[in-house]
Amino acid sequence: MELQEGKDKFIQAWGTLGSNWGINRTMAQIHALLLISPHSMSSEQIRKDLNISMGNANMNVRALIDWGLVYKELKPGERKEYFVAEKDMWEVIRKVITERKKKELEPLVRILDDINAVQGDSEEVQEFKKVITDMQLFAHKADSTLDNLVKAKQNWLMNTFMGMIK
Amino acid sequence: MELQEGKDKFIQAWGTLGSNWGINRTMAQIHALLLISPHSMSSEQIRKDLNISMGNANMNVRALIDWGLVYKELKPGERKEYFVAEKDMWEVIRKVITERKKKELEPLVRILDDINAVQGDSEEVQEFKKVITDMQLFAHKADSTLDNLVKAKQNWLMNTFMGMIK
DNA sequence: TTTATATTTCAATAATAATTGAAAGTTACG
DNA sequence: CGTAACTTTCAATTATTATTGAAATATAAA
Repeated sequence: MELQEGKDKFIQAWGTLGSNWGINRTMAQIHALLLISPHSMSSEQIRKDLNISMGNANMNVRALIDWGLVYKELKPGERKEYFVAEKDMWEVIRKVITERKKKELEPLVRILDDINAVQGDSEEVQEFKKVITDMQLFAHKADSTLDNLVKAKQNWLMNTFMGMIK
Repeated sequence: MELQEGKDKFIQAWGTLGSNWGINRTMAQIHALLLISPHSMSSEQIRKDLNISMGNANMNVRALIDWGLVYKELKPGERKEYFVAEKDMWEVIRKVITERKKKELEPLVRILDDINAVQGDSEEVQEFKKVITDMQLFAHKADSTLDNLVKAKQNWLMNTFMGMIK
């Protein structure tokens, strides 16, 4: 397989995966492009490679920077900004977990804690509270587990996974 | 808090969460509605509660059945079909993992294995292969870990999480 | 059969999300 | 300053995805 074909397939695949994860296709594709680039890239280069508008490139690069997946690089004597991806895969995963946790798990935990205040002892209330309580149990566990993952060192994560798969 | 308010908040929250996960809002809301219902419900009841069309209710109930999150219940002497949600939260999680793994992780693993066949030893090829290899390492690990989770008994999953959070 | 009830399908429509393009905003240097 | 190089913003447009509604299909009982 030719390098270019491989790159294209990868960018395409990462884009599709991203959109299944609530990350828009372009954002994921820019990330993929930078991940496999041996050098930092300017937004002009990104724009040309992915055939997207300047505005689109800019907004999605900013989003990647917000997620901590991409860094800005300033070359001495150059006006243009260059961008590099975080290449450490464990770091990438940590950052994705951090963002998704913040956007999804934490609001869920808040809502569950909130609605568990429903009063009453009818069959309906009991069924409701049972589901909410079970879900809280899982959500809180997932929350603290992910917190630990995020705080942990690479090896700890590695070992955890190794342990899990025995 | 009144039961109805709690139910509404829960259905709303689950719908939002679902849509962040590539599950459409209605599908998640039907799931939420059935989860907290002490009795099975007909599609007519679902339709009315969520204020959606018959077609929409039908398609999303079918999708939930395909995911294994909802079961059909036939009441003797009744034409209508009734639906119940899988209430065991660990089972729910297992089924969601199974579906998402099938739709996302497995295609990624296939593509990574495929594009790792890129030939050459230029700097660009090396960088490319390094990223792909790292990602393969993680993807394969995640794949087998999730396989084990899915095969495992409740307690094992429970204990794994307990172990992880120490 | 026929009829009434229930379910499924799917093209048309509506809602949502992403992208463009052009204008406004910054910044570094002559 | 003023201007050229670059970046950001955002309303308008386009693309994508979900939902409706009506017709087609199925099914059980009369």
